Amino acid sequence: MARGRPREEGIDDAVREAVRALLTESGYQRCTIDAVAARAGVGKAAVYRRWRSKAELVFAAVIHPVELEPPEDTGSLRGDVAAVLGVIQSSLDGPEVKSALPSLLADVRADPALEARFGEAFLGRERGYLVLMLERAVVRGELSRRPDPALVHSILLGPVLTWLHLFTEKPPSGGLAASLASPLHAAVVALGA
Amino acid sequence: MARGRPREEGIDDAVREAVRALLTESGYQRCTIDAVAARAGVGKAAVYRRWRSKAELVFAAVIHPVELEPPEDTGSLRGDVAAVLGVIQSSLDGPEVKSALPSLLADVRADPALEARFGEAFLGRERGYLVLMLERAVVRGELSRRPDPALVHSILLGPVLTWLHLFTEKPPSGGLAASLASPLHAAVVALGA
Amino acid sequence: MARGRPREEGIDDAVREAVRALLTESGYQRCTIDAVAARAGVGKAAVYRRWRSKAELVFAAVIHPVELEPPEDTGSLRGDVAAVLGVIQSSLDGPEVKSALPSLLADVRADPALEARFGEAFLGRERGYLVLMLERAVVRGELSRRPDPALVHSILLGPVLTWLHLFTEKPPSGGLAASLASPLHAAVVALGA
Amino acid sequence: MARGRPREEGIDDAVREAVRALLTESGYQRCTIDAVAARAGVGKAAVYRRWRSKAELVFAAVIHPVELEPPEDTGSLRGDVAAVLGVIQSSLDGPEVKSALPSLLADVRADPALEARFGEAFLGRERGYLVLMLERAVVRGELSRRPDPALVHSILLGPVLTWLHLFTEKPPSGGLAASLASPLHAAVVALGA
DNA sequence: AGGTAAACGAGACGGTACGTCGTGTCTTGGT
DNA sequence: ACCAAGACACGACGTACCGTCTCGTTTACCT
Repeated sequence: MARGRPREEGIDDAVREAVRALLTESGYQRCTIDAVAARAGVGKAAVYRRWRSKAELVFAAVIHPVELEPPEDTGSLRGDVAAVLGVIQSSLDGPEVKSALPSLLADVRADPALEARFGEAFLGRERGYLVLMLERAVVRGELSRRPDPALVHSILLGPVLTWLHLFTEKPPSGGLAASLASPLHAAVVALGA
Repeated sequence: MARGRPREEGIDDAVREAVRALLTESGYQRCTIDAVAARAGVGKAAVYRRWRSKAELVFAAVIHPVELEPPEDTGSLRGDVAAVLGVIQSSLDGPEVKSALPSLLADVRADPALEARFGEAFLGRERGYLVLMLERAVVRGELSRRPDPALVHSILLGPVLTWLHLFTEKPPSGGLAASLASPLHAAVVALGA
Repeated sequence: MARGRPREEGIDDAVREAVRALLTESGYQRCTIDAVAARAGVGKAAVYRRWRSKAELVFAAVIHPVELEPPEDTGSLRGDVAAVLGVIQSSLDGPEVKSALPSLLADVRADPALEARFGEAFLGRERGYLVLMLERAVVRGELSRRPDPALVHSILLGPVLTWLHLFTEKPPSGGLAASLASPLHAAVVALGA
Repeated sequence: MARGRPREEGIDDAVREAVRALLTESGYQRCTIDAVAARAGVGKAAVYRRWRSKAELVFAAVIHPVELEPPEDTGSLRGDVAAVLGVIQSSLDGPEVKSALPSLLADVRADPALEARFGEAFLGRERGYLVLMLERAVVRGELSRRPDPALVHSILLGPVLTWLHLFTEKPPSGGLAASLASPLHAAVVALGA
């Protein structure tokens, strides 16, 4: 069983909340571990006891807690694609993610161990939903064969990610996910033909 | 007119080459300005005389020199899409770009002035080619109207970028650009219908 | 009266022994409270329940237990001075004292409360013996008046302390206390003339 | 010859002055490297470029600059002893030395390299003066043979050091060096008989 | 016998200083 | 005006230690 003084429960949340606040206010570079600890009313040691690096901390604070609830079966591949795009967009939008993602990805790439965890936690979950979506479409007869899920993943995730984090344009009228639904549905259909 | 000692010619190339070597060997974080200067046999001041920041330097060494020659008119939208995808992939592949891009994007995002220059130099040029491609397709009658170029841009660039810099999977057999040509052509057609 | 669980008897000694061992092996700086507790097989709280600070602990482990039994009346001031020097030397020699004393004095100086306790326990006891010694010498007629005990104290303690803890030379042949006995006896006589 | 930008001259003095001020105001523990650098208007790197550790820095700021000018030949051993005691006292008195010495000695003891430098710079210089003094006394016939200089050193330095840095009593009326001159002269005479 | 109070090992807590490193600027003497 | 070398201010990093605290458990004394 657990020996010694147990970790104080509030600290995990207080630190993650401090990270999100500082990301929004100051961006990734100014979001210092010292600043996070001070804002959370916590010692730096308590932070490093829980997360090994700034990248792990930000990952835990910004990416991990996002609940990607599996999109429902909408009854059609068209609807499923739209739903998945909505989930992807919602997981990449928001001020903290906007502030954190580019630098976070950079730090994640520099740490192989973290890269593996990130791939599983973030990409793997999404990938799973896509497989379900594609198999439903095959059963419905909308696709004659199941396309490579990774290719589909890049086709659905890529445009959203690119627009939100690389372009500076405003999202198209009608919303990004809605604007992408038709063309990307066509792309998936073409892949599964 | 130019006064004083002219800049030594070899330095620009020596520094860029040192950047590329260090990026490949050590990654962006370990690719220090001190290390670059030492490797190029050059003083730090000579580096900062040419580029204003590490991000500018890496941008100039890794992204800018890639020659994005305007894809020729292949005679069909299908062919043009494939050609553009090839150009995009070739500009994002290679060990130095792999090492540099995520951190470079992070630094670019942190500096609005650089962000503007980057957008123009990198994205703007690509965007221009897309506009030409789309207008040719309209003239040919393959599209009934010219879709939003930004949307097309995200659809063509996003999947390639995502696969090369976010996924850890190997590229699909047959090549990434080739695998994406059909579905993304369908997406563009759907947009312009 | 005493309520609750009584203190475990062995812990005091185990901790003091651990302190002495770590001082000898690693010096004062590396002699961490965590390390002491771990070595003694004891929790840190058990240490702090007994001693208020690291300085108090080291003081108790290294200085206090030295039994400074009042030097006997040897029948002459000359003999008494030699005896006192022997007691002083024995209380300042040994590997643990060598390791601990400079840092311990530094910590003691930083804590006025501890400084008072240290002065009383260490210096006061010695001072008492000196007063007795001097008064015997006055009675014997070896001194015509009793000199300032503090001055005598500095004259007898100072050279021993300096040699053992400031110099790096080996003690003089014949022993430090023996070599100092004659000159320091002369000094005391000169003071009391 | 010297390449690169030369060290800024004022920095050495500004840092040493900041150390002395902080030692007087706050003591050794609160005299942080960060605080020193901030007070001197200097970056921490500039400090570490000059001194390897806090102990080296304090040593350089407090002990080294003290000018121990060789005491003049007073014409008698009695006078020379008094003069040397005065020099010793003046080198150990003063607010910065009072604040720094115990902790400094502790840190010096923990670093063998520094211990050697300290021995040479501080003790060696004093020792040299003593040898001259003793040889003059032999020539004068005040001593029949030259005693061990180290023993004499401990007898003259020890009482002063002990009184100033171990005792809490006020110095004796008439001054510490003056009060010690007679008895310690007698001690030296006894040693050289 | 059962309750209570204090001690126990373990280890997390806030705070603080450390020494290192990277960035972008500046200052030499020399070309 | 340029060059190589390298010092500069600034500020974040991750580590370590101190002295305090909080767990769940154990051991005595006192009803």
